[in-house]
Amino acid sequence: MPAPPIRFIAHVDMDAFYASVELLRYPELNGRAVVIGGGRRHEPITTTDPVTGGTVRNFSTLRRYVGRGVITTATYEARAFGLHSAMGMMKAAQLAPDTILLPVDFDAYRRYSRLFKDAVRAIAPRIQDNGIDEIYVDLTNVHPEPARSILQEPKSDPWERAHAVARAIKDAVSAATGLSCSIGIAPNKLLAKMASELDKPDGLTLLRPEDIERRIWPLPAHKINGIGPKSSAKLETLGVRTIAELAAADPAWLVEHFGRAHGAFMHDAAHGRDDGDVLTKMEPKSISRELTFERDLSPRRDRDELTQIFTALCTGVSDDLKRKGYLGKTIGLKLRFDNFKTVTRDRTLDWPTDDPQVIRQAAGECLKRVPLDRRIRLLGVRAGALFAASAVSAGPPPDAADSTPWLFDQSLPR
DNA sequence: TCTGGGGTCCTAGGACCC
DNA sequence: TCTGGGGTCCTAGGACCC
Repeated sequence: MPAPPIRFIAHVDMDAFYASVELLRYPELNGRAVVIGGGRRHEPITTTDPVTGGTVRNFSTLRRYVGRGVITTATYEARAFGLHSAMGMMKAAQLAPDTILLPVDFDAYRRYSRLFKDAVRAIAPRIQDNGIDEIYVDLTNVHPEPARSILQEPKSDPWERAHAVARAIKDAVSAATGLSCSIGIAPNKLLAKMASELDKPDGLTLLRPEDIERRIWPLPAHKINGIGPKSSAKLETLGVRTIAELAAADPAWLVEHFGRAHGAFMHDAAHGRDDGDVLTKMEPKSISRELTFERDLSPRRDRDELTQIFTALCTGVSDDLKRKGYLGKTIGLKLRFDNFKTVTRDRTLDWPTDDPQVIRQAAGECLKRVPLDRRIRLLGVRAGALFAASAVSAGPPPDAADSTPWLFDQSLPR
């Protein structure tokens, strides 16, 4: 079999995305330690300066924060204090109480997300969404704008060509949003993602196969996308710290300790191998809503409040299904108790639905199968086994003999 | 000072079918 | 009578990602 031609994949990652969007709105916070997170109670309060008549904004700080929120994004100045995303804000307040706290504004981030993705798409149309603030871009057959000056030679080296396209992407993103991004270019998504991390923020990094040993192998194993805290802790107890050490490990030994898929993945990843395509369209697999309460609720004493929240979550899932045009055949319930133990229950229906009452009924059946002997901190409702609403008839036929929904187009995802 | 909300993928056992 | 083997679906839990 002939070797597949080399691909040029870019990973475009917006720098400190949520925080950077907020700084566009509040430029006076540039250079300050700022974190985004928590509820709506932390909007800055705008007043008028009695002397100058100018507008003065009063920002909340972490100092007086009380609650269960976590940081979603920290500016680089805040990161210097050890603050980072997913850190509890109570803990962050201990470390850096004077850090400015801003509430999340997902609508704004979604707007900027669309702007930056559209700007990239205009240059390179084959992009894969990877969350609100990052994408993979296939640059393999993308050429830079024709040279504007006769002094500029057309690029013959494909790496130089990809570099020029990435440069154009950075400029276009900046022009469209006023925000900076970091781009990594490599022969596959795995390496492109790692490359984009290497020179953050505002980086542009080429990672050729021959660079892997020098730039990737010295990194700790958890820098590989897919090796998280559990795997990296286990690797460490097995004497594997760096990606180089992981690459040197016997693949059979990795499979023995981490299972077939994960063990094989680790070995391939350490060698920079990944043949995953840039997926330009992806169907959702599940749609869910969940809520962590401000205080743990007792199943008995707070029954009414829990019931109300439960119903609202089901309505929310129903709304999301309808808005996105899907029906779910499996309804799931998620409970987290005060000791952080999490349980889930599923119920597969005979017919996919987006009806809030059907969802509520199915989730209620799931709830009956959970022993409620502790206080509850989180409740969640999920719809899985999604069908495109357009492909499923409006309801079960009255004499539905089996449980297979009628699909107008049987090729759609089940 | 306990740890958000929205997702994806994998594993493993049991049911059920051929 | 001592028991197979593959495939798919369902369920529960867990790791991981942004």
